[in-house]
Amino acid sequence: MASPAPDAPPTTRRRRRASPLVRRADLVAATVNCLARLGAKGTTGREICRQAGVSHGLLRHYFRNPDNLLLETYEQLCEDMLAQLEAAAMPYAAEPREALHRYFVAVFSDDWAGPDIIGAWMVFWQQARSRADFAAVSDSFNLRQRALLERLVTPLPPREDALPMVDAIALLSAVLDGLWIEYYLSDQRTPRERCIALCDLAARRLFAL
Amino acid sequence: MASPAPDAPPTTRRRRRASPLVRRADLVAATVNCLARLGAKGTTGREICRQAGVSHGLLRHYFRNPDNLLLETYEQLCEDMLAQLEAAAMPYAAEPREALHRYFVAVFSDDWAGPDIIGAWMVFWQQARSRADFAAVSDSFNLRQRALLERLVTPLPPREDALPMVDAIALLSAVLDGLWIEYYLSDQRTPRERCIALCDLAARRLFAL
DNA sequence: CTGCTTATAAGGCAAGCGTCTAATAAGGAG
DNA sequence: CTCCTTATTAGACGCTTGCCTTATAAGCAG
Repeated sequence: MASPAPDAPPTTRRRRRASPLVRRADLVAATVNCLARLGAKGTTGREICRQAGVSHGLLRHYFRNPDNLLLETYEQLCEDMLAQLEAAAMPYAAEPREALHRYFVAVFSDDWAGPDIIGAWMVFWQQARSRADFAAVSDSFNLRQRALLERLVTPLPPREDALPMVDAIALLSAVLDGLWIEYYLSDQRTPRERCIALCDLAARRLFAL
Repeated sequence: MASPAPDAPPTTRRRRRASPLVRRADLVAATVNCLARLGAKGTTGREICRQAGVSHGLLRHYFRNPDNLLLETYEQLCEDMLAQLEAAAMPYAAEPREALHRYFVAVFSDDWAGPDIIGAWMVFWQQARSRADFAAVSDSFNLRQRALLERLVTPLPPREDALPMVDAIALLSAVLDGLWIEYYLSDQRTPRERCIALCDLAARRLFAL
């Protein structure tokens, strides 16, 4: 047969195959994007597929349902974030003050404090309240994050005016979350540099650095 | 005509009128309830009306659309929360430490830290990112909340080891938000009493109380 | 080159949503 | 008591969603 006319309606389009791993990653990425752009309400299975440039049938081929994709996205994001935070801070583990600073910088980097990520995160938080599987991911993330922080400040010599470790970690963790949201709500009101400076300040006060 | 058979399908049900103010309040309350129970995705106009026990047509009679109702709910909630926090803390304004404590207790009371409220709040936060009207409400709330905190600690005598006021307020505000979320995610992991104790601790450290 | 596996697309279906319109009655004004 | 305003209900419409089923072709094994 002659090749079809240039823009004759082809029976199908975009049929290039991709390895399952790549496609799954594509869908996860598209999910994050959708969560950020459209919020929980706008993040439908069909919209995710649209964003990923695949037909809506494909989601079902890789995930049981849209909710399942959401959960996997959450897990993936937690894993990536923890890995990256650790990679940023651990090289300076010998110098707690510097290590914490690197940690803060990483937290407020575009990678993890971009409106995309935090927007997605808030949807996950909501899910965590009513769904056990999401709550489990949240718990695990929280535990590991605190453990990492604790490892960073452990080398500190005990000082009499320092707070009990658990309390200090809990408060620092709260400051991080609080400023994270503040930054999300308006990077004008509290710019990145100020968030990091405030974290440094809090760390100095809490650990008597 | 004879009265209709006991359970003959009445042409209509539940036609008792209510004053517009009451009905609006009903719908706002139902909205909060829905946000908490079903998240952003499940909070549809029809579901809100179902929850409020009115027909789905009524929403349109009082609000231009469901989104508008959501915004009004946000405004209402902000107003109520600020008023209640002020009422809780201001009577003790002469004693900053006690005033702050009362403030913290109020923040973590069932009224404002119940899963209902925080769940709703997170939906509002998400909206604030992409919609100017929600962002304006968020901004105003934030400003007024900080002003209130500042009024509470102003009577403190200046101490050399205290942080600059702006920094201290920003950090305390972050701690509150962070712990609020922490409490939302699991009141098991961080129970109310501990949240309040941590706030007190943070206040002591930040303001050198 | 041939044929099998399976990634991909596309369409159908029931359910739910938001919007709009029309019909009804509640409750105060006269 | 009657009438008029309007709070309230109910139904219709078009659209989108999630799920499922069927058809197609991409790319590897032989």
